[in-house]
Amino acid sequence: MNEIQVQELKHKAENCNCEECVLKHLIFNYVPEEESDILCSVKRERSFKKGEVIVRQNEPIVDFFYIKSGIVKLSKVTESKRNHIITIAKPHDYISLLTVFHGKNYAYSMTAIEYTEICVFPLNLIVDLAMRHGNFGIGLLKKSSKTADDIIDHFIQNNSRNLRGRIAMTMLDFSLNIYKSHIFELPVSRKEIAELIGMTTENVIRILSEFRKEKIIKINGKEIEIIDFDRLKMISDHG
Amino acid sequence: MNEIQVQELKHKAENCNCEECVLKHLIFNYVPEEESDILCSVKRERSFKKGEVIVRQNEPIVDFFYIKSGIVKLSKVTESKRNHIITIAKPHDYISLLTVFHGKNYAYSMTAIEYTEICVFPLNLIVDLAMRHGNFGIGLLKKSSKTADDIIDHFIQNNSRNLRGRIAMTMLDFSLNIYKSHIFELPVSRKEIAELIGMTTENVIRILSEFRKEKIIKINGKEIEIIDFDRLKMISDHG
DNA sequence: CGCGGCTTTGATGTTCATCAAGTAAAGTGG
DNA sequence: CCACTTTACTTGATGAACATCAAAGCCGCG
Repeated sequence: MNEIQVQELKHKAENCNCEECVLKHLIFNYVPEEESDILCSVKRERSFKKGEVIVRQNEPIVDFFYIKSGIVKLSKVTESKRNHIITIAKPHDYISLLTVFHGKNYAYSMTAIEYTEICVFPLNLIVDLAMRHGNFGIGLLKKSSKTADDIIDHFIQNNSRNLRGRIAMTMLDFSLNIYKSHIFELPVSRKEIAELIGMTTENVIRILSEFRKEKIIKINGKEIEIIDFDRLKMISDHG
Repeated sequence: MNEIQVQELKHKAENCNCEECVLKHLIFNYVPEEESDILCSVKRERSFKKGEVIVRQNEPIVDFFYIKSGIVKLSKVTESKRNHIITIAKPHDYISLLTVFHGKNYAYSMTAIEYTEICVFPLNLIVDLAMRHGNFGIGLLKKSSKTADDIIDHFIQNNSRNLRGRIAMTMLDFSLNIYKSHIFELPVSRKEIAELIGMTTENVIRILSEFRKEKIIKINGKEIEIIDFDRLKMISDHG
């Protein structure tokens, strides 16, 4: 890279609105500023409407993704053609950490379930940076490890609950972790909830209706309002 | 570290029987020999009898483990006091990669389910090495990523099968991946199988008996012989 | 030898998936 | 913009899959 190109990149980097980006913070702490500026300037930003696919399972891995804003679902189709949602990720989650470092192809599809902005980096640049700055690699390792443990924990939590418990857990998750509000618009269909927690669509609907009749939540289409938080917590914690 | 100490360590390293160690190979490819020798010489080897606990959930993380020989179960107790087995690991699996880089305490218990030899390294030495040699960090990242994806995949596979399918899958797993033989000694109790694939002990027993009556397997206590491999595969793949 | 944990089988009831059928909502093409 | 199709949502009825409870035999261990 010649001097002029470097200057150009640095200029681009200055206009780079990445202040809130955890990835940049991660990099900043460990990598000399020149390098992180270059990374920042190489970055592409892409936006996706609700429902648009960001990457498709089995496509070759070329990019490293980072959610700047929005909500994304990570899903996988098994040989038996059933679709499974692995997790629902919010901004600053490192969902792309899951397969990118060991596989050739994406193991999961990523789909925007709300309007979503993604930062895209060529994966080899990220790897190269981690090679040359061990600190950064350790940072990625930590994030990756945390992401995986959270997903595993979710599976265990889910599997040890009956259907009412699962729905309660899911509603609490949306309320507390994703929207941080007792009233929110479900970004997913009933069918997708079923795919996330391993039950049938009919039963998702049935149990949401039960909760409505029991005055635990209010339902208005996709809008959910949690009325009896304690009750919901009790059902989630079991039983 | 003075010159004499380094010499001593190098000497120890030469007596270090790590030729088959994937970890060492991983390190060798990326780290100058002096360093890997030091690591090797710092290593402690410990052996565990069947049933002995290697590390306990919630204990503070100090060491990095590597299975040299034997079989180990990774398990976790939830708040509801139920025990869940996350995975069963064989030699050269990087099970300890799961939490060690982001948590303060072990998220899972590790228990030897056969006579097991473990190589133990101080975690901070591993981290230090990864800091200074990005390649090694990337290697860990790849292994960690693979381990997590495998576990996630196992959960999905498991959850999309009925009980007969789960038992069939588990028997095939022991046969093909762990013992590489159509006849083997189960290293786990029926109860532990139940904890691994999320069903009751009674049903594990019941379905194993069914398979016996249907002449798919022979059972002699803990000894399992697979007779009708194709049938078992069919049940696993569904039916 | 007796106690606790593991194994086994049977009986019973609950939970949940499946099937069916209908309404509502949302996209599609003329 | 309206008929048409498709997809999402909803409720009920039914049966199958599975957990739970109970009882008894077995084995290892102090």
